[in-house]
Amino acid sequence: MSNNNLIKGSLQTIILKLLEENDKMYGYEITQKVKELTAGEIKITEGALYPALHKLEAEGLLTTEIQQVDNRVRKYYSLTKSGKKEVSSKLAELQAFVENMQRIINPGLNPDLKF
Amino acid sequence: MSNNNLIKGSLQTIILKLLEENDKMYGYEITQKVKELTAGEIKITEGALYPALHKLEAEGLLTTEIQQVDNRVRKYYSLTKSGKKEVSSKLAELQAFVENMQRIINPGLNPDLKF
DNA sequence: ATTATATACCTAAGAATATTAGGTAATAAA
DNA sequence: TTTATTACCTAATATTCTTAGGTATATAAT
Repeated sequence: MSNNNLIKGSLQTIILKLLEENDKMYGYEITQKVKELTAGEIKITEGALYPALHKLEAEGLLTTEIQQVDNRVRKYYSLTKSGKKEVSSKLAELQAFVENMQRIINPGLNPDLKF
Repeated sequence: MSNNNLIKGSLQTIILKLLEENDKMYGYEITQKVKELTAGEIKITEGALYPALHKLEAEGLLTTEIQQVDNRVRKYYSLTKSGKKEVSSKLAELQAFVENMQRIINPGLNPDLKF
């Protein structure tokens, strides 16, 4: 990623969630989508993204399919069945994390907060 | 930390914020406070905590003072002047992180969300 | 014509941060 | 007397990231 050094561990969540919504994406597309959605605040570096994609594929959460566009190769990723299950799990973890940080930082406030 | 694998990078923020509220804490106390505030969901491991405290001290954000309680030694940490400044900076980073994750996960929703 | 920017994939070295698994030592409870 | 709690610590390993490269095509700018 970049700049924001809090984001360790959330890259997988981002990838899985985007693929849930978009069905089929290639690496470069993911970096652009995240930049767009966060107004340039989060820039996923390729040195983080590609190893993460390869790991998720190796774990059986993603499958790939190569497409030829003009003379360029695109590697499209999509969720497997277990990948789809993992999305909700990761989102629940993220929500729990945020709620716990709220409890630590604003003790006695914000009883609920949803993604 | 423990269990929740999203929390990479937030330990410093937790430490600094707790010291802002409590003025003076020792390591073990911090682990217990976090466990209490999060109903046992976040357990800070000592292997993460002590190196983090030492690093913050080396960076000049914390100072220490040893106290003898019974026959035991307690090492109290408190914020330095630059440590106090760093608290708001870390909290702003955390808020930005959460807002950006909201934008990615709930595009078009939740325009604001405060800590 | 050439250089820079964008698209599109990738890896390797190093830093940062965490987990796991120890060690030391006192006190208090079973 | 053994276990649990308090209280500090470190070292090996794992994970995840940044930084800094490399390859290659297409397109826009000088």
